[in-house]
Amino acid sequence: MENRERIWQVLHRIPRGKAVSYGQLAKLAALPGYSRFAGHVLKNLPAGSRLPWHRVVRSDGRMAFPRGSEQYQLQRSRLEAEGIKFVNGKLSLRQYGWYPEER
DNA sequence: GACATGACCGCAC
DNA sequence: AGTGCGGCCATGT
Repeated sequence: MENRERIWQVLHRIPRGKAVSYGQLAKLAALPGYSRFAGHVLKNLPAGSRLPWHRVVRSDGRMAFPRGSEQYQLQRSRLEAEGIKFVNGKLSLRQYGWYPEER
């Protein structure tokens, strides 16, 4: 199967209220080091796909989009709607991170 | 094939 | 705490 499909699969099973970094997403898809590629995949998701792309943020807890942009607002509102709180424009992956193999 | 470009990451300053 | 740099992988020119 193609690498992008592996990304889609993992993305699809990220629970509500949880989030992962691009690097984690790639790693969970058995593609360590493919963080940059993960971003590429999210950028070109099939039109109309129902995948929770908003649950993916950068490793430092900030979002990939510039503050104030449309996408930024959309992603943030969706995350907050799931109970995720932002502090100084960033969320705590330590608190909301999804790590299936741990805990 | 050589560069440039990204929804990135980690670590060094 | 912010910035820079090298490394990373697929795509586009």
